[in-house]
Amino acid sequence: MFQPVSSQTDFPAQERLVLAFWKRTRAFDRLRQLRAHAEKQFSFIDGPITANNPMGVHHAWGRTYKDLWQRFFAMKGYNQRWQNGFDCQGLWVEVNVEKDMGFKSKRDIEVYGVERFIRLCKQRVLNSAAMQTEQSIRLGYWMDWDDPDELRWLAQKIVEDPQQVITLKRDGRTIRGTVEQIVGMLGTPELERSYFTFSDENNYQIWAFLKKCHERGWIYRGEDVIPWCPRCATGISQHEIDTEGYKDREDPAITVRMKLRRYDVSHAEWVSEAAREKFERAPGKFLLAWTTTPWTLPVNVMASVGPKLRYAIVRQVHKDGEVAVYFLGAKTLHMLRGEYEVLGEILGAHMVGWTYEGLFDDLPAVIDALKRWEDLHDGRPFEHPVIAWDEVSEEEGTGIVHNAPGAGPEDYQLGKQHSMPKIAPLNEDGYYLDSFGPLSGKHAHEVPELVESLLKAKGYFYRHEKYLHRYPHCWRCGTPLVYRMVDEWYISMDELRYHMMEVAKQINWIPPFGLERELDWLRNMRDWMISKKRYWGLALPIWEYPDGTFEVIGSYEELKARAVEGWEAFEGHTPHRPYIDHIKIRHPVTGLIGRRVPDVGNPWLDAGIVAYSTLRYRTDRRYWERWFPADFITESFPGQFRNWFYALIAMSTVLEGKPPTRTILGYATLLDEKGEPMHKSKGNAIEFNEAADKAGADVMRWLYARQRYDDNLLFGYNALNEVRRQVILPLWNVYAFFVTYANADGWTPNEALKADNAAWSLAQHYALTTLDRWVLARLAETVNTVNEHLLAFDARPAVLAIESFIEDLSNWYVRRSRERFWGSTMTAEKQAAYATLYTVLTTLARLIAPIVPFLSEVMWQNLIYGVSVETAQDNGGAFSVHHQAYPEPRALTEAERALLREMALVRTVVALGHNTRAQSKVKVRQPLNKITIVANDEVRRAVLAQRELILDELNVKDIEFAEQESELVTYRVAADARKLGKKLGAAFPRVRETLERMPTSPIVQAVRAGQPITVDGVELQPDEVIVQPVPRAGLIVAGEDGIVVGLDTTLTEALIQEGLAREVVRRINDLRKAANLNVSDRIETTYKATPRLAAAIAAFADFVRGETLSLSLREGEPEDEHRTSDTFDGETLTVSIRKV
RNA sequence: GGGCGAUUAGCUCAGGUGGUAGAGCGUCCCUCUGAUAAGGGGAAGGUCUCAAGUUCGAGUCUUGAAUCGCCCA
Repeated sequence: MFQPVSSQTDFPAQERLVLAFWKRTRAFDRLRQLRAHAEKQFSFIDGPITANNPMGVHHAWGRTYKDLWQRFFAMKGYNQRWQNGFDCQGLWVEVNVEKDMGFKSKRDIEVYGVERFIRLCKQRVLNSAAMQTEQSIRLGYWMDWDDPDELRWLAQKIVEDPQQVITLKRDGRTIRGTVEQIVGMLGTPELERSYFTFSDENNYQIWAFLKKCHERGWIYRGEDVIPWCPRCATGISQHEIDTEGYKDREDPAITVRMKLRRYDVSHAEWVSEAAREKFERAPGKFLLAWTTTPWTLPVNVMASVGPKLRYAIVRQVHKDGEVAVYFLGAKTLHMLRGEYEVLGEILGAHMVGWTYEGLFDDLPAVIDALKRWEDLHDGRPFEHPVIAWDEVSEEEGTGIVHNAPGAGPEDYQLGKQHSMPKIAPLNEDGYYLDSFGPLSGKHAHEVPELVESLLKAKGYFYRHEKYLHRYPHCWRCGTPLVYRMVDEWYISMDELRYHMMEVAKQINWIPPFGLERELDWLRNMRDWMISKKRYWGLALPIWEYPDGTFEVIGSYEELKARAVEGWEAFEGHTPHRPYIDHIKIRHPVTGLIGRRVPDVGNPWLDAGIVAYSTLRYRTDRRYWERWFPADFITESFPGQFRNWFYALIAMSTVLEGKPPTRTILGYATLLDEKGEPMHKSKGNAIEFNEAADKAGADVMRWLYARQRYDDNLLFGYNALNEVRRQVILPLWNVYAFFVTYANADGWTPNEALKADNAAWSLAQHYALTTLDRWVLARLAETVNTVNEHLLAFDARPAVLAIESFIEDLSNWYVRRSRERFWGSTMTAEKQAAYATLYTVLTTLARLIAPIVPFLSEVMWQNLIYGVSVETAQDNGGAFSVHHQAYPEPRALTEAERALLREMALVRTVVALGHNTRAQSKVKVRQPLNKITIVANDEVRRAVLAQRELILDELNVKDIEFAEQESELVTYRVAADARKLGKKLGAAFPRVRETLERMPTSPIVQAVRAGQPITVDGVELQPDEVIVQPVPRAGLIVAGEDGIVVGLDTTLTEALIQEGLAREVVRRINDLRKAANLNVSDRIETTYKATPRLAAAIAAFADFVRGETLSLSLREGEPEDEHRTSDTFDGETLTVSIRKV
């Protein structure tokens, strides 16, 4: 017996029962044991999820793929590592801890204490990891998970007292250490389970990588002007800002007038001689320059013009009577305020070399900088020059750009080219340094008014306005960035990028455009900035000496050997700040003492190293060789070309020159149902927990798995509901149908049927019908398709094939087989039906297991062990569906292929038959005499083979074939454009028109006879003409693809009586249902009917009794209980039933 | 500013090598029903973004434009 299955199941609740079953039976551990010694292995490396917040539905998308292929290969018999990863270090964790603590700046962290701050970061990571672990388990993701409670316990301990000694148990082993040490060992061979990128091993492996880079001379300290977050007080790398940094912002834009000192207008073209004289007479001549970053004006050094642009020379008389002449782009005259007169024009190239009065040459910092420049240039006085810059445009501003090489990245490069002084105005919090006069101590974003008033006082101000533009913001805290000149650490890409491109080409990128994207990034990327002036992260293993030289330390052991100071303070701690900062080393030659640079590392180093660190590259090289490279990795595409994929490839290229993985699967972005990004603040975000509770993880997983990789996924409850209704419910209904009838019949599977390969020998043991053989062939076909595509990491076609099979199973096999299951005695045919459907369901359960692990498990436990998942137990060995072997592909026989074709034709005929029924308005319950079919020989053979099925489906008594020339159809003759268009060329339209006007009969006859016909003097071969039957108008017919079906709607008294009898049956069965009778309960039936109806019941009494399981059917006064009365087709019926 | 992609039914999308437009969802109508939170049949709905070109024939090929993505400056 099977456990009864309700068609009204709460799927999310059922999933929780499955989770409990897996937990109490340790089903995942059993799977690992079963595959532990497998020859074949599948190496998946998890891209670490940021352990900072709860998991989102977008994470669940990728995690579905990860679980799907791990389960698939496990069922295929592959051994695996099953290691999840958490990304732990970096600014995002710091920012959230700061938020929790109410910190406003780095100073707050210093005051609070770096050591305690780091503890809070670790705590946050461990707590987030615990939550994400629970959510992943809820998704059905099988991994070697940590116990979430243990993680939370460690989180608690790490803030309480990291030096407390604790013990953890693993498989009977005891691991002992301080809390800090234990946390630093998470994911290593001792503790196993999820890896954490803050582990000692991960950090030291990065050290080894950086050391190797240094040995090749690729690590350098560079000065550059970079985007800088004044709140986080750190540089934001190019990788980060490009991804999601830009937001609209309204800024004050200021136009300044720079007073010319030296100029030469000999190349100018004047409007008139008078204009030229006006120019000469004007007391002040100015360049107009426009900027949206007024805070950079105090460190202005030069101005640039487009050498190919034309500049207007205009004269204005201001309200105070001042007469001034301005130079500005000829297309930017709208920037002027008030009336003006154009005096002439001059080419930008002819302005190069002019000089102007510095805007803030009186500030101490500027005086100092210019003095230093003069000292370096033999005492030559500095003059602010006009230079040429091709990037200058007239689209915004005045066509003249003010340049501050200490405060803008392009300006910095220009300044370098022209050997200009570079003046950096801001400290790391975004405030002006001392020696900036009235500006000192003011924040960059609060000085526009002050700058404006200072400019006014000097006579350099022209106008201001508000300006809306895209401005870079900190991707973590949202603060508008500034540009700051700083020293950062870089890995040079000059040489590495080409090696990386070679490595990237060896990887199978899905979808294929991934490779192009990655190569594009590699071609264009600048050197890799690896430093961040923060606290929580990889301690960069760079020690600097007072003379500016530096060394990179490659390991714990090397550091210990080189340490001359501070080792006691560090020993026993993880390699993080502040302990690591105590260590000093001595230069072997100069004897100078080196200190560690205070910077921490770019977090993508942490994630990029995992193909080495988690595979024990440093500690167990044979293990690494076994599992490297990965067979498969997958993450969302956006961002990863420059982040994880990039870092993985970079580090693997440096360490081994090999690809870290064979296949990279990338997928697009998850959006809401309207196609908009999900944001908590917008209220359109769906929490993972909420979706899992409402829709169920299986439904979510199906939606994810059927998504096209390169399309954005529009995620929402409508989409989920569609999956549930179209896939999950039909499958569940078939399963429920099977269980209900098998139980009613007391049918149970024998051991051979339970065995995996039973499907292929069924025919030898059971009297299979055509329909049975058909559904088994469809199943085999589906198994083949699914295997093929899953092996190629292409989930969608596999999922669609299963959907199509479920549709066929539900709407054809089961629907057409129902009556076989209804029969009251166990016939051989019925045995065959059970055996077939049982085999289909057990095979299907295994086939869909990687996609919907819960549903498949529920079916499996009941179908194999006859238990509900609530009470299911460890039955020894491979007790879970996920322990089974995946259904293997096999070649279909010729007979099977023919059967599939035949059934497809039959279904077309049936669809057409339903169509004629609908047109005729004669409902299907009313039997009719016959249908007439016009079709070719192949269709005729198919129809004859499936004659009974068609009769029953369409409720007709007979099928008749009409001759081709019949009253049902006429013919349409058309030219085959594909063939004749090429052959006839320009003559084709004329021939076609003539052909279609000719009488059809002779042409049809000729084509049938295989004879050529002549049209317009052109001889056409039979295969160049298309003959299509067309239903004759006025008849009830339906046609498609050369098949035409006509319906004979003549009603005889016998047919009418039969139709009435069916109406009676339906009403009695409605009563049975209303009375909550079991499908096998027998009843006694009493009825009263109008005479014509009574005659019909009498004539079809056996039929009525059989269909309603009535032991007796008698005319009389119906009883009060279970009674109904109804009028139909002009007849009235009152009927009652009673359970026997 | 450069590169790539897209633009087809109300919505989401299919449409090798040119031959007279399809699916799912939604809407409406009909129908079946002991799988019933299902099932079946049908209808309406499209100047295939626009323009020019090649061709007997263009959703499909070429060029240009517009709009929208993504990537890079």
